[in-house]
Amino acid sequence: MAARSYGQYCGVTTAVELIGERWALLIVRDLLVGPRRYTDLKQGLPRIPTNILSSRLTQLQEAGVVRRVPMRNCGLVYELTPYGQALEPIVLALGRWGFQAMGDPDEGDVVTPDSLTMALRTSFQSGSGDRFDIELHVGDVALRVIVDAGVLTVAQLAPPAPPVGGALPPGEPEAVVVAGPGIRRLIAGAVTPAEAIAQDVVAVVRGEERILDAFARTFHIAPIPAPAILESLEPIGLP
Amino acid sequence: MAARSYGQYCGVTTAVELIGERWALLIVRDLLVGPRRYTDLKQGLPRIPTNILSSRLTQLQEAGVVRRVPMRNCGLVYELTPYGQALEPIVLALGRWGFQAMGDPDEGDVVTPDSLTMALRTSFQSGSGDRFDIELHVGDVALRVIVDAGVLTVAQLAPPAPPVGGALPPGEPEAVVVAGPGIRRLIAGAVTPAEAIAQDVVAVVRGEERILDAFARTFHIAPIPAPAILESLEPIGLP
DNA sequence: CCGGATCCGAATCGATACTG
DNA sequence: CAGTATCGATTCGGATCCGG
Repeated sequence: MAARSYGQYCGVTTAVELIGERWALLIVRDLLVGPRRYTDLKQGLPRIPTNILSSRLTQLQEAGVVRRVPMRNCGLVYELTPYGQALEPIVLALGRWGFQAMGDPDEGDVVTPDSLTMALRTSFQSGSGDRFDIELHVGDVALRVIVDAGVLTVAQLAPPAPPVGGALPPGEPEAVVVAGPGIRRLIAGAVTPAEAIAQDVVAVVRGEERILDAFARTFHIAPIPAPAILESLEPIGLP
Repeated sequence: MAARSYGQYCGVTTAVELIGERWALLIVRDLLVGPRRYTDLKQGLPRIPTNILSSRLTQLQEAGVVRRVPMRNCGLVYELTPYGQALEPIVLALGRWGFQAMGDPDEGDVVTPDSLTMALRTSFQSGSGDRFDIELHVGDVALRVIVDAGVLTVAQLAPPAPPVGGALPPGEPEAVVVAGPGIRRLIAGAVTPAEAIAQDVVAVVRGEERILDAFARTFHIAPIPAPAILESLEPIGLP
């Protein structure tokens, strides 16, 4: 038994030993968007020390979560193995859970292309039946967000450079939406689309403002219900 | 922004800041079984330093995940808030995921009542339609495991002392099953119930051996499929 | 620029002892 | 029972450096 092991024969313990160390799950979060180079990961996690990134990538490889793939004439990329891909529903659920505890951003907090992409996946409701194609700006991040037939597609536009995220879909977006981090309140249902515009949480700088109705229906996180079960629960193991 | 913050405005980041520190999620795992006293938690996590347990409980309270409830004439218990309860599907999914990477136990690894209880919840397939009532022993841990009408009920029998986990169901179990940690192979489908008996992974010390068929159907974790999608994936963000 | 490796002070963790 | 206090061992964070 390793010195730093939790010392239990248990699936949760094993999982936490594989991906529970600091920064590890955030690396996985970014890799869930797509394969990334060492430098991409460093940019997507601005506060990670370079030795920690290096060390985590090694550990995640040993754990069978990540794989290192040399590219023809352009360096190498890290990508998730199928086992690592299986973390997607867990990371999305964690994002939904953490979202509920998110307040306003602290001074210096950033939004990255990968974190925003995963945030959209986190809050995506495929059943809304809506259909749209917009360009979404939050801070410096610009994404093309397309919802069609219950499928969400996100392409990263900037920064820094031209189209990232595969082939840019043809045509123009129906609307260009600029939001601050307060867009969180719209997704949480704390404001209606009309209120969000009035309060400058979101602005539709090109296209019809009604697009926000579809957006709010499609990206919505319902608050965790408070079942008040625990109030009446009798403690266990007491005489 | 706190010094140790990840510096991102993101749900996943927030979640990891709340429950990502060492030992935190294992405390949550045990509390998902039921309210626990400080000493219960310490016993359920034999390798946790007492100052870390103390510190985590404080942080989890500040995060709104855990609540401290004074009990009438018998100390106090920690229990999950509704927000903490919402972690249940995430912890179960993590347990399923980690299970796939679990090999044989290391020297000194233990199985605790709470970890085994959660492991059963992790692998429970409510759709199997089976119905049974057994006493399950793994190492020192003894549980009464009842499956009926698609509902799993687990009561902790020992150790250390008499009935824990609410009122002990009346009547006798249909079977008493004694297993080693190798029961994992049965749950993973690596052995059939008959093979599990032959290989001494599991013994039915009282009752019919066929009960293991129902057990194996009811507690089964299918391996993560390897879609081999990633093999052909083109890296993103490269010219 | 890419993909790290090295070094060092700061913060956290782990083990043990001790207390109301 | 429910924790504090202390202190050495590890890990983390920040900066710098280096070969391609």
